[in-house]
Amino acid sequence: METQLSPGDLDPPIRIAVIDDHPLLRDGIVAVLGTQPDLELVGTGEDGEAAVRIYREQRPDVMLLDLQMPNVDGVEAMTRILAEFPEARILVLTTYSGDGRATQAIKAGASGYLLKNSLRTELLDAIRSIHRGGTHFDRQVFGAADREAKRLTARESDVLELAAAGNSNKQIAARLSLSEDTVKGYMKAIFARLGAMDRTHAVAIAVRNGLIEL
Amino acid sequence: METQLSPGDLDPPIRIAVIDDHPLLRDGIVAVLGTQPDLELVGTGEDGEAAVRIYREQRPDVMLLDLQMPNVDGVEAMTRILAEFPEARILVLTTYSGDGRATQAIKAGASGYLLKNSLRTELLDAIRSIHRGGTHFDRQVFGAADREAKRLTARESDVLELAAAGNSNKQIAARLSLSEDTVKGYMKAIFARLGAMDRTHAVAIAVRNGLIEL
DNA sequence: GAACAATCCCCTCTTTCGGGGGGAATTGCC
DNA sequence: GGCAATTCCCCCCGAAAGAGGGGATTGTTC
Repeated sequence: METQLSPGDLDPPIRIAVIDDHPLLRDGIVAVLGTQPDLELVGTGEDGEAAVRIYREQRPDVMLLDLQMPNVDGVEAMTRILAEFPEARILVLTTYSGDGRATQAIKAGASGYLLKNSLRTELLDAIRSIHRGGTHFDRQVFGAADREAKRLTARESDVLELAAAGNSNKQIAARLSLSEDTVKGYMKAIFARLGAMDRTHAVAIAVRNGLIEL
Repeated sequence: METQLSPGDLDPPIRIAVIDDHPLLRDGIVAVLGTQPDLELVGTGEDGEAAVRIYREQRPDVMLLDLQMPNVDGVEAMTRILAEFPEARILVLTTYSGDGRATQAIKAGASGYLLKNSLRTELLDAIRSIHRGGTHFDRQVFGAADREAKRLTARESDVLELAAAGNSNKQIAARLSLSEDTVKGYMKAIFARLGAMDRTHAVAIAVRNGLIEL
């Protein structure tokens, strides 16, 4: 591949890796990328481990990374990659507009955030924007602006998960070896964080935001 | 080795329509179909209305249909199509292995059920199997076997959704113009159906089984 | 027309929840 | 060092929830 040939449109292609655990969706993205002459696919994978390995081997210009994956998840993989390659440019993909991990992903250093139900033009815009050194954060994900607060501490998650399983505060206290009052304290903190009316509402919000496992 | 007319294939291609609200996934499926000479794409759409319209216009041999879609959802679209074309062969796609609508879809007359994280070979097998008049039901979707019982009536869903939104029984009663006691009666029925300990547990179970919208 | 599911209503009783206060130890970070 | 966040604990109290009964009315299905 020659160098000095052209300005503008004959730049070297943007090298891209795609990590997602859904084969069909992965193929869809690959198909979209294939229609663009300025984009080159250099690797695909289906979990966080593959993401790290592929990044090391290929050093893609942009990595598309799903958040919800088996084994090593997206946030973890991204953290590892950025620790090793701080210049890495990662575009995070997710299914839910209210995914609680969005904030984590941003803090971990993602260059962009895109919903999976985006149009192909949005995907392409996001890739090129990020490659140019910009960012691309889907409005739907952060439009609400109150997403920041929707995060739970490990202990709060424990409490809320047990509540979701049908335990009373007393039972939760017994299970976690706490006093019932302490559990109540956590519940109060959870309501405040999530803006929930009661424990039932809190579980609904937490599930919608991917904060607890059912 | 070949018969008379067509330069290549013996049988006419299987005509397929793809309905899914995620453009990227849709493109992925289309891309997979494009690699198979015996399959022909005759239409795509992103909601239940489009599904019905495309079925009427194209009469595809097999329709791939997502369950969770805006406006008219998958089950509703399928019901309408099958009412008009009882011979229609529909392969239902879904994201979650525990989707409660799976049962509804089967009852409504789906010819097959497939998880979105299937491999492309599974998708192709399912399409061909269904076209031959067979069925294809992903084991992961129906493994649990106790899904049957996990169903709510329309009114129960209304009540539980309002509960999930943080409403008290009194508030739910006001919203639905019922007495508080009636709402309590529904809650009792919901607990019994779902095997839930309390309203919080019920919401968690209902969400996991795709019985309510958050 | 009997059986059934779904829908709706009413009562009492005890437990639980959640709001309102408060404090205190530990950690990490600037 | 200071300071914020996290984790943990305690009090009171009114309102809500849930368990236990009891019904009635529609439909549909067999």
